[in-house]
Amino acid sequence: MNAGVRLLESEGQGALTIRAVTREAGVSHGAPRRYFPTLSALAAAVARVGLVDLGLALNSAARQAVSPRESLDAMAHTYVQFAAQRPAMFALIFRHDLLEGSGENLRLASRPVFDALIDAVEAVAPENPQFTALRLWTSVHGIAALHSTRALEPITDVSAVTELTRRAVRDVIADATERGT
Amino acid sequence: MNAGVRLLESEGQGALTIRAVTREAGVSHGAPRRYFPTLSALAAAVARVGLVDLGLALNSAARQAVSPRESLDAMAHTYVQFAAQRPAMFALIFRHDLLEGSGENLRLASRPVFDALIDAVEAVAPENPQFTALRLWTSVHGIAALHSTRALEPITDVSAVTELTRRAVRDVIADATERGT
DNA sequence: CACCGAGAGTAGACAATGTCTACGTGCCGG
DNA sequence: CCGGCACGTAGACATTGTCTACTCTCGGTG
Repeated sequence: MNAGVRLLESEGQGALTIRAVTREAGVSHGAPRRYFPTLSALAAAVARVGLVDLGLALNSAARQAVSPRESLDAMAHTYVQFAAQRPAMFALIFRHDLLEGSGENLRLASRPVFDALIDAVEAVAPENPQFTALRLWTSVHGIAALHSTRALEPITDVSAVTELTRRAVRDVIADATERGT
Repeated sequence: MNAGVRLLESEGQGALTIRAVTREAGVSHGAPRRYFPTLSALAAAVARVGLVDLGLALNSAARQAVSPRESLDAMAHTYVQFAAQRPAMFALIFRHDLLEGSGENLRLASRPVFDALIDAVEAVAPENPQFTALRLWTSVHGIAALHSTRALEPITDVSAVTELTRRAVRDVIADATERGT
């Protein structure tokens, strides 16, 4: 398991193979079979670890902020930073087939993270916090996803990504509060 | 090539293998080697086709709109719809390793699409259109990416995605114009 | 007209991988 | 003591990406 995370982060998404993981862990290639019957299951388990990491990072960032409003900013920047620093893990978490296959587990693991976001949003914009949280998540996720694949590189630089994130949060919150009032 | 696109769309991302494509095309497994020396190269070529398709769809949507403002809305909805209807292709286009490997070609192919967006934005919010276009793209991309992987399903339904898209465009444009004035 | 050379496809080989199956092996409860 | 059982091992097999040697087939040149 830890071997899987290590491999994914050091060698990239394509290096996450059963046999490489078992080699790294020093066991035979059939060992994980009882726990993870298939490669998808193993990948989903690694993705779960990443999801927990992301949740912890978001929580930690939110707690260090002095106001709910700053919590949202901190969470957004942490999300983008996570995607930029661990692109393989970020991509794995949102991989299409994993969400379909053993999606239940991944969805359940992501639920508390999203709930924490809803709570933080509610403290700032009480009107329909779930929808506002969705708007925040999708906006920031777009920045994170495109930045993590370096798709933005030929167009802009890193500092603009920070500004992009800040503005995204500001706008969604601004719109939500002024409509709520 | 066409065989590659067919396979990707019908069987999913994992089915895009050299040998499956050559079987589909009725040639031997070594045939594509001269044009696409590696699997990544073949995948990048398929992704290029998808990128062209996306560009055409966006252009067509923009042209059918009666005003620049409606063009932006139409492009956004088309983008989200493309991701939802062809999730494997959408994911392939933005795949991490492809952008790194033969990224030059993919980046060059995506450039005119983004330039068209900048033009459309400029007609609505002349102030710093590139930054506004970036904000639009990232916001809508987040919705498209999460929706295409069905990550939003347990939280919301399809109609909310449309509303999400509409609001995202409205807000970015509203903010850009009121700041520009 | 004969030839030959380059572009294009074929076929076999090889290592690596996912998955299946049969087989050890040590440990704990009765 | 010993029998089952959780856990790991090892071999096999089909499939895949990639490499290499080889055919084939025209179009231009002597």
